[in-house]
Amino acid sequence: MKIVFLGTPDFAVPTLEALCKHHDVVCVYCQAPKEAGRGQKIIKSPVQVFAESKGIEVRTPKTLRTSEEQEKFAALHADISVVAAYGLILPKAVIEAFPLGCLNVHGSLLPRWRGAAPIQRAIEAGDNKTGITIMQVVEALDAGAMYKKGEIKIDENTTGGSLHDAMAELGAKLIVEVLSNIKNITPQPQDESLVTYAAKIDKAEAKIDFNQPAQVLERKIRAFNPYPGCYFEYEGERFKILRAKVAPGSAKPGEILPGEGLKIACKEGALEVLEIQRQGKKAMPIGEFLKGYHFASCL
RNA sequence: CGCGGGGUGGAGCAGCCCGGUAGCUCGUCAGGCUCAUAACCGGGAGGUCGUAGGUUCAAAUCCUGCCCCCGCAA
Repeated sequence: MKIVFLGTPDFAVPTLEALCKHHDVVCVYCQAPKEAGRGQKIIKSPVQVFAESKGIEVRTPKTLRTSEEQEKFAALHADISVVAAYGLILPKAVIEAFPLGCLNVHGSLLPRWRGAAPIQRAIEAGDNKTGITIMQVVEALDAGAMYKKGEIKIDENTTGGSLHDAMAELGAKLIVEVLSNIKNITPQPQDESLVTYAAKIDKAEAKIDFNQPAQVLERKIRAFNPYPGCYFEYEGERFKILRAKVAPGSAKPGEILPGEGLKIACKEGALEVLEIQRQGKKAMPIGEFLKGYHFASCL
């Protein structure tokens, strides 16, 4: 099939790669290169880098709302378009430009977790499974009928990063399966009564409040690892907690419990820090960190 | 030219501002204590202080270039 792909970050690359292997990707749309990282250098998106390495035409319009862009899109005369974490809302004219419409690779088991940050929100909420949904793109956000789902378990070792990577691979696999058989699949509508929304991650959420239960914090730490990373402040510095586990113990929230390692009292239970990163330093296991740094008895 | 922190025995850090004896916690080696120990005591080995220059009687420390790591912001 002739396919137009729309996607931008790492998450979208395995899908694009799989499409290239099985189909004819005629054009790739992604977000324009922008200033990013230390030094604010102009960085191309992972999708753009990959597409260019394959010699595929890349387009990076700022919006698809103009009739000019929509005409250029339609002129590609593909069979279908596939979108994965593109970053722009698609207008109707784009969604319906090709005979088979437009498919989306979404990182949750819809209708749960529509929206921007489904991967992290599933972990944070304590879900024991999540997955990928291949669905039709419609004008309403993530509301289209579903072609196929694939589940992924969430356990106590699942982090935002590990789940993201697993999702990206599963998404690539499922989109190929759906495309190979699309004319025989009747997409199922979403049950609107079960809809939840995954709000975009706000960095203010990353600051740890020890007045919350340890279990809630532990999940958030896992969900936000590696990005943006949960942290607390101590003596004007940020300390990211990259891994932690819930430990027994009770004290005033923020107090450090006596004993080996670093256990911080929360509203309910305590958080035993396993991996930490001081501002400007590398991440390290708590044991190594404590050889060179000592906290007072309370944060 | 977005802002900022850092590179010191095997690990993690202090020392740098105010140049002059290489420090701390841990590990490691052998020893001591102990019924015993990852506990305790005293001791030893192990470092071109990222790198290349400069200033100086003297540089981990001050100045400059370069390499590498990281936080913020995006």
